[in-house]
Amino acid sequence: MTTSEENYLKVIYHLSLVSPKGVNTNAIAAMLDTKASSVTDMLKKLSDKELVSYQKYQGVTLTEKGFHSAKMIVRKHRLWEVFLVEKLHFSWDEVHDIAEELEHIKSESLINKLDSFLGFPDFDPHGDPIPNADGEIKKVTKLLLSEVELNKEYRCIGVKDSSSDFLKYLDKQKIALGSTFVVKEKESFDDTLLVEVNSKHITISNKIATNLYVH
Amino acid sequence: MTTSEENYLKVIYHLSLVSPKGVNTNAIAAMLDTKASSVTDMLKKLSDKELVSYQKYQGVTLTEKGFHSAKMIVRKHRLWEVFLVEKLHFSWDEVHDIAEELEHIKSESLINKLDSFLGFPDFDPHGDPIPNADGEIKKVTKLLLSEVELNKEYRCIGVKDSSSDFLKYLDKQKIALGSTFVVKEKESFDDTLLVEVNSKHITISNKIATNLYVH
DNA sequence: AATATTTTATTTGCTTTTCTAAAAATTTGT
DNA sequence: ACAAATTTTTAGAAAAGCAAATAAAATATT
Repeated sequence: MTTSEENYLKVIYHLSLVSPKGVNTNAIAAMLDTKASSVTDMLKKLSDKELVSYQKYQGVTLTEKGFHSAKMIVRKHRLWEVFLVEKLHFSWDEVHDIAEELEHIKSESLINKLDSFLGFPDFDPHGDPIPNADGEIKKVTKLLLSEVELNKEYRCIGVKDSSSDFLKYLDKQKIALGSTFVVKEKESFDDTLLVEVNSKHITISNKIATNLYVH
Repeated sequence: MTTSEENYLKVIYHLSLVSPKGVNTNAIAAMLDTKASSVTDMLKKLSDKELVSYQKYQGVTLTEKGFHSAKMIVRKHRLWEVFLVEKLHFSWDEVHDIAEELEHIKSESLINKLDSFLGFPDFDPHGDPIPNADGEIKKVTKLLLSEVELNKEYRCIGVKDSSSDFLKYLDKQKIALGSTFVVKEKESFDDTLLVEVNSKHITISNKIATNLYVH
């Protein structure tokens, strides 16, 4: 499979999770920063290879085979992200683009040895689950920080928004994967939270709280 | 720079070490398993980018800029090989093809952090020197095992032949980078050596001995 | 030394892959 | 049903490659 095909599959996979009955050509084009006409071309090619089922004008879905391939690409991407953050000490917001390249390295033994080297992690540094070698995905009930009960302890397991700005804000506040939160007070007027993080009290806006997953 | 351009540069670099006055089109084609006509095309392109100096029918040499780029590619390749062998426990003979892909990942901070993670190694698992971030290369006087004095201790620092068969033979004999050798006897008839390796005595043929670098 | 032959390198024309702009076709929303 | 939005088709671009024809250089022969 070419790098380009893999990128299409991965994007279709992510979009399928939101619109399982069929992914639009334009949505794919927007994600890949390309043109709808290019997408149509590629969909035909992927359809010929039986990785997607595609009828023109009707959107596209992954076949069983395509779904598995997509999960393997996601697996590689997320394992490399763990490597970059945990071993090479990159910060959250720097790893995506590099992992985007690394995910296309073609070697099954490489990725399985990397998995083992990293201790078979279940989640990546953004809190997203890492499919195992068989494509199975661990599910965890994720709560938004904005939804939790007062005075209970929660652990940060990921982010909803993974934009660079947001991740940089978190770094500045010393909030990382695994940070523990206890919400002490909730301001009913604007839903601002008073939160204890790393044994310090900080104020967290509703916008931030609706983008942090905890458990 | 594209992957293809990088591969050409790297091959020209390696061939330059042997024929510094100009590398042949056909030699490049043979190394890259492609056709001479494709090479001519690419040489024009690299020449336009001032990475090589090229006059038709006269062979090609690297410019200062091309030489530096080539060393950076070699640097990446060899650092990834160290990673694969030391951290992921691949064997000598398995790493080349994977490193061939990894060397094209474009991120300077990635490779410098990897270098640091690996402890700034000077040599790769085959004993070849790793250029540092400035392109400087550590030189070591390499001796062939066939040339050493009797009853002196030497350490294995690399191989001359890096074919899969030879590397597998070494694995079987438990000879690795860093193994210490003491040549006890040399059979004058066929130059077979009686060598103490890892405190065991083994017989090593002249063919093997002329492909092992020691120091 | 001059010519013929072989080897090496380049040019030409064409293929495949991915992408694009513009035109045409289809579906959707009101 | 018709305008708007979406999608596909068409025609053509750039990158990398190849086969066959041609050109230049190197080597052998007389």
